[in-house]
Amino acid sequence: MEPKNQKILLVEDDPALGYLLREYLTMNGFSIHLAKTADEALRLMEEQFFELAILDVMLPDKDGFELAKIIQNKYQELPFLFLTARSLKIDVLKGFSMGAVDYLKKPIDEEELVVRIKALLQRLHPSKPQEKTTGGMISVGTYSFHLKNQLLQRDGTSTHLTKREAELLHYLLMNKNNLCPHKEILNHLWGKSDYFNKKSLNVFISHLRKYLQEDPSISIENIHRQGFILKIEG
Amino acid sequence: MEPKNQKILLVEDDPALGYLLREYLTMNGFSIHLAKTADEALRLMEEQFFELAILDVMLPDKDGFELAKIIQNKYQELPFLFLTARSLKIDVLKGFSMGAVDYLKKPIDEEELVVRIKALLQRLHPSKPQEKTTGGMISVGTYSFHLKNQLLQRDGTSTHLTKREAELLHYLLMNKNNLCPHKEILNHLWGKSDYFNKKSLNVFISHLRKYLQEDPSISIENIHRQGFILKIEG
DNA sequence: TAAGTAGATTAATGAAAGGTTAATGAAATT
DNA sequence: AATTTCATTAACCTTTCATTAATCTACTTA
Repeated sequence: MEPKNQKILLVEDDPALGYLLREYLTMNGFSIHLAKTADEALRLMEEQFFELAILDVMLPDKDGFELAKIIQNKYQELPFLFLTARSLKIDVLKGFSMGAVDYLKKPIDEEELVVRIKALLQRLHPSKPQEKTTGGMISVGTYSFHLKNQLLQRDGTSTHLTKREAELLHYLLMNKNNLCPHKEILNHLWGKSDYFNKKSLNVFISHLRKYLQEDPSISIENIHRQGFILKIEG
Repeated sequence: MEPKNQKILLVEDDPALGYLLREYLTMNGFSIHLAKTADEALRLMEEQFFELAILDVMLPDKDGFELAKIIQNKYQELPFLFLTARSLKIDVLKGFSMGAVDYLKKPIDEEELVVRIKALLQRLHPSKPQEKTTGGMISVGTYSFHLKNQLLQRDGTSTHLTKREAELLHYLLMNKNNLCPHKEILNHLWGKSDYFNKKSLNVFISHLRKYLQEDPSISIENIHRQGFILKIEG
């Protein structure tokens, strides 16, 4: 049901621990991307979307806290947790005050780590109440959109949307009347953001515009170099 | 600033630990209500609202997990965390799978407990939902400026600003009624300050003046050889 | 008040981004 | 094996917008 294989960015310079954790987390259904330095981590974040970042506090190039600060500013959405060898209270305090969602002391108990990650991700993605109550039926102006069946209906007629079309429409609807930056759309739907995705995105936007053209109160507007807004008047 | 003295229900049968934690948490600005049994805890929950419940896993009358299950059913909103002496992995797993927000092993480090509680409560009460939905709606005289959507609205009409226009307006607004030196504007928006930037800046100032001309109480004034001031009267 | 510099405004330019339709080819379905 | 479906890529055209230029106006100071 859930879209499993959630992507996690693991930033750990110690090869032994890094590989061990990757192995273990992979076995538990996560897709682990290992970065050995803060810079490498930042590069990966530029081009991909992660559900969670696991940061070692001690890194060769940058302090883990420093990296966290950058994440806080640049990728507000991305939750992160710390791993640390030092059990100094000042560190724990610093970690949480910076917005960490959890803080684990080494030696890491892999099993507990997995459990905590699962609990975290579950808590961070509370299922949308709207979907629950309406069974996935969302109104879009004079249309109604059935997410699960990928069906867009108006009057008597109904159009079947492809998977990508439906995902995109859903994402735009979740952010109705608000700018959805290219990057965020691409990361959510494709898991990464590059030139070719962006081209694809344009094609799907074009499709959606065509499907939704019967209702003039609906429009998908482009904000140059930023993203799209699905506007619904009234 | 924060609405302090948040009420926490502490369910702990060991008097030594119970009093110690109460003392410590009280010192840190929480209002602690101590229950020695699950039944007592349930009674307290009947009549009061708590922000958080801290549950010892081992209790004289009921299992802590059992109590958690009741909370889950009856007080869905109430987040809870476990304290445990047993460090069995099965317990940790059980705890999280039941929806615990955290899980701490004894011996409890009081200082860390406080930090974790504070972080938890902060995360559970997303500080300013308004900002999230409005994405930073700023009033400019009789206009309102939606930073994220780069939209400038007045009455029913709305004007779409380009990225640079929006950035500039935002910068001027941040320094409302204060002189913004050329150099600082240029460095902030362009990252450098030279002859050509300055020419560009003039163009954008001109654009903004045009957009804002409907409200005579707004003006962008030039201070010769120094910079600009966005003045808003009233 | 005349010269020189700074600022304002409008228009021209060109590169980059966006929009649309069609072609392609991989994967699923028949 | 043939057909259908659909995401991706390509091709081509249009739009957007920061910059630059051109021209005019205002300020400063000698």
